[in-house]
Amino acid sequence: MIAIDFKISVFIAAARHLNFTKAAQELNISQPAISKNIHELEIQTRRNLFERNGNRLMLTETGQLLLNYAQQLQGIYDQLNENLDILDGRTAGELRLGASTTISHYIIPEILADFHTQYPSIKIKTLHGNSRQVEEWLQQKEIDLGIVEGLSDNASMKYEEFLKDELVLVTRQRNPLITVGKAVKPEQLKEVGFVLREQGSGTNEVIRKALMKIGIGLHELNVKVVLASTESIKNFLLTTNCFSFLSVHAITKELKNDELQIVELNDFDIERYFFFVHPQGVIGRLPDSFRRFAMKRHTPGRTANLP
Amino acid sequence: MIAIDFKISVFIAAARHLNFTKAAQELNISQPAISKNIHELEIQTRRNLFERNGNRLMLTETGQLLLNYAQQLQGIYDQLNENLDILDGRTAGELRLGASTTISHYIIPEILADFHTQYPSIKIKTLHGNSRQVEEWLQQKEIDLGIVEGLSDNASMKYEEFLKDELVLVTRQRNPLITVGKAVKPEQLKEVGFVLREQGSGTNEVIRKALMKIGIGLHELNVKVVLASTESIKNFLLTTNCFSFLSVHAITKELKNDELQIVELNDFDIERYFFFVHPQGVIGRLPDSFRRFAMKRHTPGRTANLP
DNA sequence: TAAAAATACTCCATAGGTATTTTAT
DNA sequence: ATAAAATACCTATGGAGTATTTTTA
Repeated sequence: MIAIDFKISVFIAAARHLNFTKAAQELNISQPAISKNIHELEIQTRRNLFERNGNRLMLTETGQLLLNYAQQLQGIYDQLNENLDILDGRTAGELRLGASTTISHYIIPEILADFHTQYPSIKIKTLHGNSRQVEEWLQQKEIDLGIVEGLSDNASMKYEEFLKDELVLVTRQRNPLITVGKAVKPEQLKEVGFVLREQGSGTNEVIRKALMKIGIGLHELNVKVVLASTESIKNFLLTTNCFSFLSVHAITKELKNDELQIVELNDFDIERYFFFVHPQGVIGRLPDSFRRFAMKRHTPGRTANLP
Repeated sequence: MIAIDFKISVFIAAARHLNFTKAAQELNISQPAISKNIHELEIQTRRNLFERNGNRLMLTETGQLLLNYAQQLQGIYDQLNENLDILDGRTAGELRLGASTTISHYIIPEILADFHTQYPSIKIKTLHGNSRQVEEWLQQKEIDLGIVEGLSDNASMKYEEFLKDELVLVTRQRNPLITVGKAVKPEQLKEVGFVLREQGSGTNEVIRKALMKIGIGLHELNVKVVLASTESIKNFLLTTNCFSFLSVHAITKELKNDELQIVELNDFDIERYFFFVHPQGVIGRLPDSFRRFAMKRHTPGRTANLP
C-alpha cells in the first residue's frame, strides 16, 4: 500500500480531534510527534494552522484550506490503494454495509450516490436491522461496516461518532390544531392525537426518556395508531391531524415540499448520534475509505477567526 | 511549500522519460536513487511498474494506473501551494502566456477552459507573436511561459516538448478536383490552385522544406492568393477549390462539420512539435503547474502489455 | 493544580551518495 | 564495448521517543 504523507495524516487527525493528545492516541504516536509535525507544516505553509487559544484549538483559515486539500489527497490515496487491492484480488471490490432502517433509508442513499461516482468500481450491498443485529453481522463477517443509532456496551466493537440526529415533533403542514411558528407547551401534547412506532422499539425508548424530562409520561399521550415503519407514519401524518416524533433526516423531503412541519416544543430536544461500528482493531481499507468519505460530507468546517 | 511524496515525483519523472538516468538528471539525484525509489514503490504496490525489456522501459498497466493517480496528486499539491502563495501575496494569481498564433487560437483555448475550472482563482493573459517575440517577452519578464512552434538556438532558454503538430494538405469537402479517400501524387499538386501564408513566415519555410523532399519546389505551386492568417485561409478554402497546408489543430472543427477534408499526399508528412519555453533554470510554480496540466491533457498513455 | 502543548535531548532507521557489478544490445 | 539498471556498502540526517518545562484555565 502507498501511504499518504505522514505529516498530512497527522494534520488530518489533529484537525479532526482539535486536540493533539487525542490525535496522538489515534495514530499511536507520541504527543510531541504531533506538535512537531504540525509545526513543520506551519513552516512549510508559512502560516499558523491552528489557533491556540490557550487550551482550545481551532483551525485557522489556512488550516481549513489545508484540511480541504488534505482530504482530497486522502481520497486519492484511498482510491489508488483500493485499485491496487482489486488488481491482485485481495478485495472483491465490494462493500457490505449494515445499518438501522432510518439510516439506510434516509442517510445512506445520498452518500452512496456520491461515493459511487468517486469509486465506480465498488459494489455496495446494504442490510438493515437494529443495532444488535448489525453487531452480530459484523462479528460473523457478513458485513464490513455498520452504522447504528446508539452505543452499546459491546467491548469488542469500536464506535466512531458519525452525525447528529434529532427527533422532532412533526405534524402535517395544514394542521388547524397548531399555529404555525408558535411553540407548544408540554401539557398541550396530551390534547392531541399521536402515531408512534411499536412499543419496545429503540426510538420509542428514546422518546420516552425525553418526554420524562419535561414531565410527561409516554402513556399519557393519546396514541391513536401504532405503525411499524417511518414511511407509514409519514403517510398517516399527511392525512390526519395527528403528531409524531421523527428523525429530522427522515422528513427533509416533506419539509421542502411543505407537506410536514416541525413543531417547536418548549425545553424539549432529543439529540442522538449515529455511529460507525466495526470490530475492534480490524477495519479494512475500503470500509475505512467509505467511513472517511461519509464523515467528510457530514462534518461542517470549523474555523477560527484570524487575529 | 508542501511537496508531494518524493517517491511519487521520482516515479512521475521516470514514467515521463522512460529512462532512469534522464529522470535522475531532471531531479538532480543519482541514478541508483531512482532505481531504489521505484523498487520501493514496486514493493508497496506489489506489482511491477515498469516492464524492463532489456534497455527499453515501458509502463506496465499498474504503472499506468499509478501514473494516473500520481498526476492527480501532483495537481492537488500544485493547487494547494498555489493557494498558499496567493495567501501571502507572493503571486498575483496571474499567469501570462505567450504563444504563436496557431497555438493561441487553436490549442490554448480548450486547455484554458479546463484549467480554469481547476484553478478558478487564477487569471490568465495571453499574448501572441512569433517565436522570437515570445522569447523576448520571456527575457523581459512580460510573460511567464511561452509556447512556440520550433526550437531556436537560444541557449538561455529551456525547451520542453509539448505536443506534435502536423501540417496537412487541406481542401473543402466538396471539391470536384479530388476523389474522396484517394491519395494524390506530388505532381498533381502543380495542377491545382493554392492559398498560402505570406512569404517568409515560419510555416511557409517548413512547407518549403517538406515539399522539397518529394521533389517539388514551392515556386512550382500555382499560388492564387496569399493571406495573412489561418482563419482567412480557411474561409477562402471553404468557397473555392483551392488547397492549402494547415495545422491539423487548426481545422478540427471544420473536419467534424465536414466542411474541410484532409487530402492524403503520398510520402509527404510535415511533423513539427510545439514546445514550452521558459528562461533556463527559472520557472515559477504557477507556470510549471500550467505546463504539467497541459502536458497531462496531451500526453497519450504509453503502456506495455503484461506478460 | 491539572491538563495539554511546547522544548530539549538522544538515538536509530532510512534514504541518498559513491563505487561497482550486472545485463543487454 | 557501451550504456543503462541493479547491487553493495557507507554515512548523515531526520524523525520519533522519553523526559521535562511551559502555559492557561
